[in-house]
Amino acid sequence: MANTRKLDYVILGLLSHEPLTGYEIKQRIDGTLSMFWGASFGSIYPSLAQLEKNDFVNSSDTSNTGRKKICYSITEKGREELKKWLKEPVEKDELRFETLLKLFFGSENGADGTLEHIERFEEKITHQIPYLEASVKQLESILDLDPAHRYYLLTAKMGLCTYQAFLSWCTQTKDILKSNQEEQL
Amino acid sequence: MANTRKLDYVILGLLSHEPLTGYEIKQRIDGTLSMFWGASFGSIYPSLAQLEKNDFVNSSDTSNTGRKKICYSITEKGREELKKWLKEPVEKDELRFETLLKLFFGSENGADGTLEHIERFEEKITHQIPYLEASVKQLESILDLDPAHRYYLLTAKMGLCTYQAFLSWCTQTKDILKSNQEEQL
DNA sequence: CTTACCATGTAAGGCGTTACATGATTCA
DNA sequence: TGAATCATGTAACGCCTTACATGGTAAG
Repeated sequence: MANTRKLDYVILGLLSHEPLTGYEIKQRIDGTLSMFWGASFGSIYPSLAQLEKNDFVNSSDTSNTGRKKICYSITEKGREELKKWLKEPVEKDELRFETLLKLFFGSENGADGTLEHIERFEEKITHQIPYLEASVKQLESILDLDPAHRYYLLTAKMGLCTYQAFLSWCTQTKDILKSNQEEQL
Repeated sequence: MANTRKLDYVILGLLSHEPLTGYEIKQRIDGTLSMFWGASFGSIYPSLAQLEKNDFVNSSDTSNTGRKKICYSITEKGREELKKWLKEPVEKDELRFETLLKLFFGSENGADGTLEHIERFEEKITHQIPYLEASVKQLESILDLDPAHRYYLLTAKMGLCTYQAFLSWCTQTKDILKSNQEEQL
């Protein structure tokens, strides 16, 4: 099949847990997966159509009273495809941080401007941490309800661990940049 | 200008420090920036052509004896464009970790398969750390040679800090997965 | 003499976003 | 009644990678 499009597997993965509509898939991606994956409606619906054509998912129209609603479920064939992919080695882990780009070229922007970027970054991270902590706690409390919860928990912990490292780096970096500023005075 | 293509700024940033050929730009990206940015020749050369058309860079043919070689320098206009962009707020910091995807859907793959992914991830990180450490040390030793070095150092430290956090998460996660395996026996 | 590296460039095609188009329902 | 949310889908367009095409140079 040589499928290089990861979104197909993201959707298959989400459907392996429960049937969902395209709209709900978007919500899951924006909620739980947002830390390490993203997708827009403009790619989700076409992917879903492709997946159905390949019999990896099937759809049932659950529209009620005029409101269009299509719920997708994973098929046996789809589950096999997902498992096959999960066994394959990871191809790419990518980190694209514009903040780091602006930091790297910081000498063209000065300590002040760079400091601002760090502070905005810190703010974003600080804002996310409570959600991750809540997620970890919640998952720990329902660990045995579903085997999947253990894996969700490991992922959430990775997020927390990473964000905490970012935060301590921010603190360090801010101090260094501030002392650089003072030298300049 | 509404330039959404970040690669243009990456190139401008690199050229703000020293004149480079397209080939050397690729080397810089693959070397120093690889942790948080990537680009292929197929995007670098067209970007360079565009940049020159906009008078953000100019080229000088430094071919010697038949070997084609074009060296690009940033113009004043290009430097202004770079500075303008550096002052703008960051639009997106993106992390796309297939490893986390495969971990998240781990219940479809089992503890064994998931453990393998973590181990491969750990290996990659472990392999990178000495390079980052060397980079940090080297930059610390030549800190005053160029104002840019201070910013390069901050970036390298971010890499180190992040990778160390990943590593400690790997250790934790492996233990949890292994104890999950034993429960299953 | 052949492999690896230096060096530039183009073409095809995939992936994905934004914007648009449409319409129902819920809540204040 | 108007805003927010639910819900699906398409079209235009941009970005990027891979593969291809071409040829020089250095080292073993």
